[in-house]
Amino acid sequence: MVRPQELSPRARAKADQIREGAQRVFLKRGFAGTSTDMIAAEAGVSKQTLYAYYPSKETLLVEVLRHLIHEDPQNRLPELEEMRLDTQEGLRSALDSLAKELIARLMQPDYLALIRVVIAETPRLPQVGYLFRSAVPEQLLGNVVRVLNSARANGVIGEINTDAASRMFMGALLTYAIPDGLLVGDRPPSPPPTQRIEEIVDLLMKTIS
Amino acid sequence: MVRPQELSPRARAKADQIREGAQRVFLKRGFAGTSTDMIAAEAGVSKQTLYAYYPSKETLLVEVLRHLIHEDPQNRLPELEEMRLDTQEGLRSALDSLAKELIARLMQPDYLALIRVVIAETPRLPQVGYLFRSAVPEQLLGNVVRVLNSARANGVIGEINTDAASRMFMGALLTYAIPDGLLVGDRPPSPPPTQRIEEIVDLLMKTIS
DNA sequence: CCATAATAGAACTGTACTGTTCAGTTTCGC
DNA sequence: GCGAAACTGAACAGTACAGTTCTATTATGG
Repeated sequence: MVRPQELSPRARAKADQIREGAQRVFLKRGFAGTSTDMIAAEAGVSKQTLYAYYPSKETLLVEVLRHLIHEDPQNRLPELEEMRLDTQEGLRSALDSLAKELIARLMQPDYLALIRVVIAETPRLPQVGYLFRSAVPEQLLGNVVRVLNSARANGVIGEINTDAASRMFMGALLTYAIPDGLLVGDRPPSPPPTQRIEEIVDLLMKTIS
Repeated sequence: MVRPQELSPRARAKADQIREGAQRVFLKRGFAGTSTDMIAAEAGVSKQTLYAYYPSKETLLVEVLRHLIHEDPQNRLPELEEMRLDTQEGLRSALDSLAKELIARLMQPDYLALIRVVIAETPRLPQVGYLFRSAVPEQLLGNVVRVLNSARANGVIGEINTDAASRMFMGALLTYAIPDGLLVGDRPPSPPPTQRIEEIVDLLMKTIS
């Protein structure tokens, strides 16, 4: 069922076209709110073709989410390779830009829609929950822990619990993203002003120094 | 539509009976996964009676959520009145028990189910999102801010940004509750060991001292 | 004990949706 | 250009479900 290597380029393109159409509708209306007729229309494809590529609406949702989570470059986690973590100011600036980048992505309507669908469908499709969990929160936390460990190894910060500190940092951002993004249904999400984010970074720096 | 004051005790009881049955089914199967036949059967009531009290399935969901969020004593936020916030140890113990209490409630299957339904239905029923937001995260954050402000006024902690500190505290707990609760669909949620929670409290104490 | 209101049970309407099928058309490799 | 494969559009089968309506039964209050 649409494993890349076993498809001709033409078939690959059709499968992508269908998946992209499905993605637009799923993210706008959720799984239950989307019919296969809508998907076919949005993808510009007949329902017969849709079912030739994907055996069910559920499979199609899993493919959409798998692609969004694992392959869509727009959802790639911010990279931190080039950061200079050998001074306090380098670390602060790394955390600051990471936080701002994260909030910006997290509060995109499409990303919030993805999270909503994942959370809503996890009881029925547990694999979707694991997929998302291993691709996003675990990677993010791991990244921050690595940054802090590296700064600690460089003697930039004290001997603190880097796991707990990472959770405080990431979690504080969630306290903005959840109420002002996920729990707002009739207006666009309202990201916090950069000053709020800088307060978090400041306090974290104070914590770990 | 079931405003308490305009109902006889008998009618009030029936309305509650229906709402309680609906709650069980909605929390177990979500909104889309629940039929009005299921609700009527679960509540031990005919569909005719159901529609005599609630004009639609959607209304019934809103009533269920409103009750869970605003009136169900099981979902009341932990109280902090009696805490002694005039010493470091008092503050630590207050934060410690608050965190443990919160994690325990947050990771109950029924509470996770409530959150899932709220998040899933917020785009279609924005009032549900606002209801939850104002009843839970805002209250919780406000409570923690008040605790910290009071401790700061008592000279127990330094001149720190109590809003940012509260967000770090609450948020860190979310980094456990979301991946190990909301994003797990086929197993019971796995709360973190108390040691993890104490690490958060320790680091927060370090931050604010 | 009776008149009235509340409820049960069950059938029914209309709609919407998933997945299939079929007849005809387009596209592609060669 | 031709034969095969891919595709369209539309209809269709089967199911599920929200909400209504009917008739019969049960509880309630005076």
